[in-house]
Amino acid sequence: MNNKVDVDQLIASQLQAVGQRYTSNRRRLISILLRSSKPLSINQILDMDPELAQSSAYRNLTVLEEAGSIARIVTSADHARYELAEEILEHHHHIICSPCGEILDFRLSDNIEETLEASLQEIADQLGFTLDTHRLDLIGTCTLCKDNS
Amino acid sequence: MNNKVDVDQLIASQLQAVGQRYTSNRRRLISILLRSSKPLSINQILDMDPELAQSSAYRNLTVLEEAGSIARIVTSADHARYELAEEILEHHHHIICSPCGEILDFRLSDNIEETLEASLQEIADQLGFTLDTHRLDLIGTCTLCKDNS
DNA sequence: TTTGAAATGAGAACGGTTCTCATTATTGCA
DNA sequence: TGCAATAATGAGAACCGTTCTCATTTCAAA
Repeated sequence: MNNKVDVDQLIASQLQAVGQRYTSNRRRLISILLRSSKPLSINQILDMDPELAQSSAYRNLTVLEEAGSIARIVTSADHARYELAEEILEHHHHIICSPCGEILDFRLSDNIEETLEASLQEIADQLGFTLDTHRLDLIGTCTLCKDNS
Repeated sequence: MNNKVDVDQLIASQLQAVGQRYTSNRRRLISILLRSSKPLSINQILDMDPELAQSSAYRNLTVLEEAGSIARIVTSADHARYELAEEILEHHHHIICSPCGEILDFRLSDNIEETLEASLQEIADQLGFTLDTHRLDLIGTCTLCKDNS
């Protein structure tokens, strides 16, 4: 799934499944996210491709989110951030710098992840919830912000 | 920490530490959160005490958050939700119903929580982050929303 | 090509939250 | 107690990230 062609084909079919086209603006958004190793805010996205109109970018990010191609990450920081969906990036978690809002991805070891997931499923069952996914975020301060304080 | 007097004393000292008073409006907010078993949105809070002014409630919730007495939970739902800080409620996690935004608290078993925390600390160290806390959310659909769909 | 439907982009509108400021309450001090 | 000085309050305005509107452009199918 790290092959750009495969990603494009997957996203094309995800969009098709919800009756949407894989237009050039949407390709540009995906291309930006594909080039980034971390979730991006709308401003970071627009900076990386100044041709993109803000309103269209927001609309297309929403379309891509509804298609299941990207994920929107909402934190207490000003802007939401966007990254490729887990179907493309593999399941992972986020470490968030609260001073600057920066987000990095990380993965748990397989056995801890599996133990955790089994436990979470059990809890959801007890509470009568149907589980879609889970989200594990570390909140702290990155090296850069630590140095600047 | 389930004793109201103890909670009041803790919060009074938390507020004092940041140069704030424990006023009657702030007591009312704490009282509402103390009576609730789950995180509340601003509207739920105002409904529970119609004497509260919205602007003051927001301001005081911010003050209480800065004092470390309450936590603000930001999700993709419209409104943020508020609950007593972990220092009062004990460490816990959230299960979120994405259709309706409702949030319930749950706890992991001690040994899973400890294993997880050790692993997270290791990851933060590797990435050069100073860790404040972590956040584990389950995303799904509650019984009520399931029935209504 | 044509033609109908979808996508685009500029700017307006929306809405949750924060800010302003005149008024009210509280604290420290004589 | 009384009196500043300072903080809290509340109504409404402002803010700003995001969504919506609508006239224009692009696209897909035949």
